[in-house]
Amino acid sequence: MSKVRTRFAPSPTGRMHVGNLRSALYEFLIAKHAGGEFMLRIEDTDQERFVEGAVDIIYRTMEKTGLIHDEGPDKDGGVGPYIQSERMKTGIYMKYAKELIEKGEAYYCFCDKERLSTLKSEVVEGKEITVYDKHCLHLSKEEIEANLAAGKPFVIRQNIPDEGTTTFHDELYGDITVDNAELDDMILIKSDGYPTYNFANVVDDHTMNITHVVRGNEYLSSSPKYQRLYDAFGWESPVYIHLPLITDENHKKLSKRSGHSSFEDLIEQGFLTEAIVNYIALLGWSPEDNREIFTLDELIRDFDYRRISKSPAVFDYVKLKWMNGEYIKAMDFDAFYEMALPYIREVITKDLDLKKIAAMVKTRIEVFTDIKEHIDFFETLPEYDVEMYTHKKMKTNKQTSLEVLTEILPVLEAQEDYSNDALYAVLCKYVEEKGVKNGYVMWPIRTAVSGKQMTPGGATEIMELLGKEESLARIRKGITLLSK
RNA sequence: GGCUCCUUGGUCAAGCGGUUAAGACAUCGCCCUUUCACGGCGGUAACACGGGUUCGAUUCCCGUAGGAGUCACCA
Repeated sequence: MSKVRTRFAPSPTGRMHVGNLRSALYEFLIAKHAGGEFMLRIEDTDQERFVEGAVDIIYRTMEKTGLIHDEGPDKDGGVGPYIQSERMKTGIYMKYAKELIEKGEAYYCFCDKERLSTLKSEVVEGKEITVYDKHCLHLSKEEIEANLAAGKPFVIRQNIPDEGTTTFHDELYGDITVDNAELDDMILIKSDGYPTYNFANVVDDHTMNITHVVRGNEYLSSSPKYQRLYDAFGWESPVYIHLPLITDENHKKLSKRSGHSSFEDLIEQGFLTEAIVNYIALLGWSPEDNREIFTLDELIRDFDYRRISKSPAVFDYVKLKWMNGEYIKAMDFDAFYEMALPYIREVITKDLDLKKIAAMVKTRIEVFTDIKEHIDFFETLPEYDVEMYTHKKMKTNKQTSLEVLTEILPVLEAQEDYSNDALYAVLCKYVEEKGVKNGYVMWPIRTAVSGKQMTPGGATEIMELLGKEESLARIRKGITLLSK
């Protein structure tokens, strides 16, 4: 058996959709698990949709996620060009299209938009559905020659018989058979001379020796047409693996509207690359054991494509966040600090110990963008409601808080050492003398010093960071508020 | 609407004829605690429905229902 070769064939139309990224990941994993090769091909046959810079996004994302291709536009493996617009210049698509015409499997079509619009059509769910009537199939050789000679625009269509059925085999879904009458005579070559995706894809996969065609489920229903193309050429069919769809919470195909449909969206929202890759690997695939945290290498080792599921999977943002939190907790502190720093600096301009702040926040966040809301009070004491001093479990209320703060203020004024340990010792001593619970004292202090219901770190940790002067100022403010 | 695919808790999912139907996220409760979080322990919660096949169906077959995808000179 020949070496497994898969390919990722994105269109440069913008950001990297997570569905595409998962396809790339699975294509990569299938190849690498088998010791095969993974190729990158750029499908830019639609000049209208081409987005400047989109090719760079593809390269960048592939590199960042570790999906390193063995061959591609930047790594010649001998079957290039790897960009379809460049491939077109070699005349390859027209050559093969003409071969099909010779065989009667395709034909020239000169119908213009006007004629096409007169065809019988039906509107279903806002979409207009027309079936081509094979009008140009019946053109005589002379008519075709004349039209061509006159420079009349044309497309080349696949000729699919009205009778019979077509069957193709998918590794996951098994044999799928459809009536040929259901298949439209799709366009192979557009009037601008570019091939359509449908045609270029088949020609390229074959001429670039792709053994496993791995792609999204949305291609399942057009696969019979591709199969007919392979058959018409007399080419051996590749192994087909159609991947289950990734949907939003409404079970619809994940779209831009969801706000987190692309890799770049997720990065902006504070997710780690490794967590994203790990999570999407598990959307539609599961390992033999119960493990959920995987490095890319571990995925390569364990990825058995026969365990890919057939039903669509909902993209669960909440679970992704959980997984990202796991990755953050497991991160080396220095690496974490480096990544967290920009987010910390966004809110903290004062001269505070940012490392300590980072450490406080590390086990409390799921995404980096969470940092801000955890630490903003360090910068400025927020306006807060005095009702916050009342806490049932701590057995505190405004009255007891005022008392505690008033009593503790001189102690804290006299205190020189504002380290966490020293402050904690001092407060504990007070707690003991007073014969109350820890929280009875800690709660009002923490509240005064933070102005928040919840904070990373306790009262003394916050005071250590804030320093004596600021801590005392905030406690005095608390006393003033409580005295009103 | 035609065609195709799919159907285990709210979500991801294990299961591949006989199980008390795993696990994870979420949710709820308890413990820990200098608040919250982390961590620990525990709880609630599922085989869409109807027929077969079989000694026995979540598992195999056929229907029904529901959902999704697709039906472009887009990929």
